[in-house]
Amino acid sequence: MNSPVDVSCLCGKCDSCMILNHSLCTAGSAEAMVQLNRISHRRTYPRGSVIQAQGEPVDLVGNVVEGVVKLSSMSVDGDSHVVGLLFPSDFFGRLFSDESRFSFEAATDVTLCAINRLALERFLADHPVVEHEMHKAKLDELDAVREWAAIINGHTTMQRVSTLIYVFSRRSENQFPKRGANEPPVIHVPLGRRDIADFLGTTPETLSRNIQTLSRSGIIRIIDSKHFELLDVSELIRCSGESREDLNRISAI
Amino acid sequence: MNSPVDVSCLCGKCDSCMILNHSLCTAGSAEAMVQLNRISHRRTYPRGSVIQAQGEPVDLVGNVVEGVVKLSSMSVDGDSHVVGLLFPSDFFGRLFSDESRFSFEAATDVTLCAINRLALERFLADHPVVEHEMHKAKLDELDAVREWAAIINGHTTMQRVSTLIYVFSRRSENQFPKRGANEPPVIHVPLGRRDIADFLGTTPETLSRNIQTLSRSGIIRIIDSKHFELLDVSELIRCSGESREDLNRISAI
DNA sequence: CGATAACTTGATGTGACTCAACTTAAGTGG
DNA sequence: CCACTTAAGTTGAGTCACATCAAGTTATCG
Repeated sequence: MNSPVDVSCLCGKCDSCMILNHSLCTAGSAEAMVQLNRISHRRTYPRGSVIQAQGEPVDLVGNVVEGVVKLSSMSVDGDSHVVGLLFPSDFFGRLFSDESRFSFEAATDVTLCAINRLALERFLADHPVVEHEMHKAKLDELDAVREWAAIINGHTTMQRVSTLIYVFSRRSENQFPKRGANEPPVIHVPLGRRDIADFLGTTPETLSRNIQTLSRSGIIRIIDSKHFELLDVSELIRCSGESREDLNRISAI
Repeated sequence: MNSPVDVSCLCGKCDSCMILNHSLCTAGSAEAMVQLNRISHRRTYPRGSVIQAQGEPVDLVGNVVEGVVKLSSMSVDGDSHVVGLLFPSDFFGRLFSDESRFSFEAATDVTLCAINRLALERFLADHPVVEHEMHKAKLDELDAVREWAAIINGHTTMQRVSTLIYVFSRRSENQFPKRGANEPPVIHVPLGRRDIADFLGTTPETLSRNIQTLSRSGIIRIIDSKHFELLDVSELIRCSGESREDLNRISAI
């Protein structure tokens, strides 16, 4: 694991714990934040562990503080599909439902700021302003998921791969700050090839070929299977087939 | 157009207009409902018309009362992708955002129960219980969209086609009630082949071939391009590759 | 250091897209 | 109401991107 992303909320009220969202800190009262902090707690999960299994009762919700959580759906015939990725500052868990339709797994070592689901629900009932902020965040998430679905749908594998690598590059941004000014930025790839492949609706083989092609074209340099150097952003964007602004919108999968 | 679905809320408070959701009627107070009814109004749109263009300011939101609305995303290079379908009782529009990231188009002749966006937002600010209900509904929708994305992803075209036809069959259920007891149910297909094709991430040609195959297998009978008879539900489910319960969950795309 | 898993590369087959012709349906104006 | 026009849908032939199968290579871990 590399230097952890600093996800602490800048408003200072909720210091290191930032349940829900940045924007939330400005919305909730100081009193509310203190109350939230009292009932939340940190938990860590090793890579590969299941935070919340599909179909099981939901008792924990919260924020990802460090690491990446993958959201996957297991079908009857055994094969699972990754339907989403949660990065630091993203909310995880399912409010207002007794069981989760997806499973949450730690794609890397993960630190969560967790809170009992029912406790948070009670809190929200008393603080409609905070629920309003969460509601807005979910609407944004819904848009992002739909936009992502549109990309997965009508594009070639190469375009999907390029798009995802771009998203990873944005998510890695403040993660390797100690690079020289004109050194190319490092992209952290938080998932294994298999998970990426089925998130993109392809196979590890095809994915690998596309990554190698990007490398041969001089767009990225492969440091190791989980770290690339980004040599040519605009070419990467061209390969993705999206406009830069669309890509930036999506970066919150 | 066939006999319209009865979407009036059974609680009786909000008579024919059912802004937001069934469940909402039980959540809001009578006074609240009266207020909502006062500021909402019906609008109709002919097939093919654009209710809300992508990127334009959002000033109307509400419920679909009759017909089907398609939610599509237009990419820079001109081709549009259908990312969702809204059926009677579904909420349309984007709250809390100045512009819409998708366009809403009438896939059939459509009747909406519309309300000024800002007016509804003000209303929700005064009625947190109602916003809570909307929030819950959006969480369900998000789950459904993710589940749908997983299906589009890892399945063959035939499986996707079968899945969608099953969804259509469920949505058509109370729509042709005058059929004899052991007459096969009629499926209403509310979209053209092109729209269906790109909702499923395929082409009209491939879609057509798959439909013809289902017909030749005796699973459906094609009445005309917008109406099928469902002859063998369990075979259709088998072709979809999903369990019946999963399919039923998805029926709210 | 050996074993197991993750990743890459190669060879081959096929599902689905593309291009193109044809058929049927839906409008439109005389 | 019917010829004409245009769009929507179906069918066919050829091609290609991608999945599959299989082998090799590099990481990871006890």
